[in-house]
Order: sequence, then structure tokens, then C-alpha cells
Amino acid sequence: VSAIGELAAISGMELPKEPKRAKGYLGRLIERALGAPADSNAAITDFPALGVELKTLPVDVDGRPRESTFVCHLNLKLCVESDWESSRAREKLACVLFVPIESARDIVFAQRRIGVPVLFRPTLEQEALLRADYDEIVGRIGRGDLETLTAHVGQVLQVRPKAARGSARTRSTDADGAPLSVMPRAFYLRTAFTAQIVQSALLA
Amino acid sequence: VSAIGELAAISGMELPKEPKRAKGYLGRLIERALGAPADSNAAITDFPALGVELKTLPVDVDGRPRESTFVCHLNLKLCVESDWESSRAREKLACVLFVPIESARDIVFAQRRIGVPVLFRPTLEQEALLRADYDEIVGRIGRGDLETLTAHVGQVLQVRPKAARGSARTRSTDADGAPLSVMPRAFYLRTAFTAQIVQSALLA
DNA sequence: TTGGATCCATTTTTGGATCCCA
DNA sequence: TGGGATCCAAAAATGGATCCAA
Repeated sequence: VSAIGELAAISGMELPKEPKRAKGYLGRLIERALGAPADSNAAITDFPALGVELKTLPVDVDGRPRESTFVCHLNLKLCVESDWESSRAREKLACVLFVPIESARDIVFAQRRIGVPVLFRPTLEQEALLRADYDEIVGRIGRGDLETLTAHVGQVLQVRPKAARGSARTRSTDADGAPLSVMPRAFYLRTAFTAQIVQSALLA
Repeated sequence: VSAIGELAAISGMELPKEPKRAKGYLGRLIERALGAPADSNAAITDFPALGVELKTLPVDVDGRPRESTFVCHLNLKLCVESDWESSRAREKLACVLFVPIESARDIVFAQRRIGVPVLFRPTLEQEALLRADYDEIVGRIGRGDLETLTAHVGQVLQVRPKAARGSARTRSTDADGAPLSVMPRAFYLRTAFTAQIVQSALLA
């Protein structure tokens, strides 16, 4: 099996008519094909028994990542209470299986090829980078610096909006416990970071 | 308008085929009929502009309440952090419009009559009772006494399970921050308390 | 290029309550 | 009888990501 269309047929999943409106399709396809538990939402990783998180990675014809990678939602209250070690983000990123998917507008969706998976476990240096970014981000949140918490912050880990509409708001509280209505956000790995990860894998 | 069937016809809502499986139907019917905002879930009360919470109250042919009244869900962490004054429960109960609905198995659903609404605002004594029960309940939670937190606790306000299935669990943390998987619970007004409320209204 | 915006599926939570057996 | 269990609808949260304008 090397193309999306074949895998979908084998898995019994219909191909989306408008792929650009079915953004999570590939993720679900690969998850089911690899037998991830259906209720893995409840767990921290897709394969709880292995502690492995599964991520599809859109790449161009040269194998370079085209997009940033979603890690997990950001909960203002919880993340201030927990450091990097005990964070949801670290748990998600402890062991990730990246599945490259050939992804370019000029390739028909069903024809896009599935690449050789890359198993990522952060090196000490990579974890230090992640930790530093996490601390910087959470530090700003702790200081109430939500205005300056843009996607510019962080070398490898960043925070960006995560919602169906820009008008979406979720309720939280500031450091003093006062109610706060904020835009839902999430952690993402920068494209340059995942590019480095797959490059290293090629050399190994 | 005096019966459920008529109001449903006017409101354009279909009558449920199996009323006993559509437990929230009457609440939604009355809400819409009285023009409560559709997104009142997001607000603390059904009529934010008035600060009024709407509750249907099943009563027997003599006008006596037949069931306890749901107030709001119980969040272990949040309720320990907030006292009665700042509690969700107090906000919900500050001003309630009870709409009695004739409710007995031997009366055909559509024929059940709608009674004269009762506007409830706690007297000093009633609020003292509510506060005492709330403090007792939250006190047990704070001490980690979830085992003894049964529906027996509280004179007018009680806590009971609130879930689709008995196996449902929601994640929380204990006082030390350790993860905890607990049965979802909610605050309820005891039937005897709402009975007292409607009795007082008759006398006024 | 990439930061901000958006799209779909699924699960969980919340709000509306009543059911029912020991 | 009333404490514990349950039922439905709708909203919110989460997980899967990619789109797109500047």
C-alpha cells in the first residue's frame, strides 16, 4: 500500500468529496488503519499500551514538511499549575510516530503517497528547546501577558488559535481568579522543527 | 393556554412519542414559549437580562411537587474554591420562576395542565438553610469525604448522581492535586423545600 | 512563509429533567 | 418515598489537521 486511495478502500473509509473541508480525514484514516483504539480520545496517546502518539505529516515531493503540527489544546489555568515535566504537551511529544503524506495541491487526493514513518523521541537538545519554549509561553500566561502571546513566541513550539471561528471564546480565570473570556489556543510544533526531525531520520 | 398539547402546537414543537424518554421536553417547551435566548446555556440564568432562572415543576393534582429540582452540576475543584456567595448554585437560585406542570401517570401527556408560575427569591431563612447545606456539602468534599457525600446530606439542598449511565466518570483531582475519577454529581432542591415554596406563594 | 483563521468528527459536559426499585 | 439511576438535546471541548491572505 502506498497511496491514500488504496488504504481508504482497504479500510472501508470513503474518500471525502471536498478534501480541503475534511482536514482531519487523513489522521483518522491512518489511525484506524494502524488499529488505534477507537476511544483513544480518553487516553493521553493514541496507543496507550505503547505510549505512542500518531501524527500525519503533510510533506512536499521532496519530503519536506509543509505545515506545523498540532500538539494539544492550551488550558490557561492548568498549564500555569504544571511545569514542562508534568505537562500534557510533554506527554504527547515523548514518543511520536510521524507518518509523512505526500501533499501538494497538484496531486489528486487519492493518489497521494504514504511515506516511511519516522519515530521521534526528543534528544536532550530537542527537549531542552521544547522546555525553554514551554516555559517562556507559560511564563507569559502566568504574568497575564496574553496580548504578547502570539505565534511569534517560541523557537520550536508555538501557540496559535484553535477554533472553528475566530469569534469562539472559552471561559477561564486570570491569576486572581477573575473570570476571563479568551480565544481557544493550542500548542503546535513549528514546521522547521519537524523538518529537522525527518532530516535526522533520513541520515540515521 | 392551559395544557401542554396546546402550547406545543402554538410553539411548533412536536409532542414526544414516549414522554418518559423525553425528560427535558417540558423544560425546553416552556423556555421557548417564554422566549428564553437559545444560547442561554452560555449564561448563568435563562433570562440574563432579568437574572431569572426558569424551572418546570412537576406537581400532583393538589399542586404538590412530585420531584426534586435540578440546580446545577457539581464541580469538585471549583466548588471547593468558591464559597456559597460566589457559587454557581446561589446564582441559579437567586431568582427562580417555577412553572408548575400537572404531572401524574394517569393523565395523558398532552392534556396535562400548566399552572400559575411562582417567582421564588429566597428569604433570609431559606438562604441560611441553603448556605448551611452548601457549606456542609463542600466541607465534605474539601476533606475528601466523597464516600459519605450521599443524597442524605442536606436539609433542603442535596447532591445526587447526574449522568446517563451509572458507569459514567469525570476526571478531577483531590486536594493534593492527584488525579481522581469520580461519578458526575449535581445539586438538587429537595421536594419538601419546593413544596414549602409553592405553599408560601399560595398564601401570599 | 507563516501567523492567524478555519473545517469536520467525536467525546465530554451541561442543562432540561423524570424514572424506578429497595 | 426518595436516593440512586437514567434519558435526551444541545453546547462546548478535544482531537484530527489544513487553509489562506498578507
